[in-house]
Amino acid sequence: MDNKKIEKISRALSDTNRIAILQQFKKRKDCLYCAEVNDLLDLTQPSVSHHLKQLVDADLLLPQKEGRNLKYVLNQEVLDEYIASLNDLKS
Amino acid sequence: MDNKKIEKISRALSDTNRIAILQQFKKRKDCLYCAEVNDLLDLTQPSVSHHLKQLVDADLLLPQKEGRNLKYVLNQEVLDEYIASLNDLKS
DNA sequence: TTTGAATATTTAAATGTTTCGATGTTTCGT
DNA sequence: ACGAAACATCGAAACATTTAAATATTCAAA
Repeated sequence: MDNKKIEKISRALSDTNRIAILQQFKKRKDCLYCAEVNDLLDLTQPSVSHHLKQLVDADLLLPQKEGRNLKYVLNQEVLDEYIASLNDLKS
Repeated sequence: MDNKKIEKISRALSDTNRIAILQQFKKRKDCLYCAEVNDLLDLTQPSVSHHLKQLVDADLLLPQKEGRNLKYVLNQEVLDEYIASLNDLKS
């Protein structure tokens, strides 16, 4: 994983709202609906949409349309690659 | 590690200059001098000082004064805690 | 003890991020 | 087809970050 990608993922993770979103994947089943995120965060719908976009743009979340609903899945592979890059910093 | 701490470390990692600093620890011995970082990055001294401060404030780097020089050591424990928090996101 | 080298701080400009209200788009029910 | 629900986008305000020039601090060495 190159440094630009590490930067992008780190930036996506640098907000407690987005961290809270990612943590919901453990509590619920393995997918999360957009509407559930709106309930979770104390923010307006456009703000939530913005945060989800950051996570999707960083490839941490994979969006799947289901009619007019939107379902997200955690991209474990990218998360693992990111973690591997961090582990690689250690000597 | 609480979410505020994860946010802070993520933000410290969300810049390619700071990522490059951390990567130098593998290439050199296990410590890095401030002056070496000035040579490494194509930035003015105050900018480098700013980036090093971000890493120190996030506890990723431990500063040690040596006369008028400043030596940094990578804080592997905090890095490990951060990685553990990320691993914890996985289901 | 003065000088100079190494690092930090301050200030300010440019740019990026977060948030919300308003509005737009898509798609499901009726 | 129409209205409403779910989500996205736009525009703007508030705030944070990045960077450099100027200046300050700290400390070793002469």
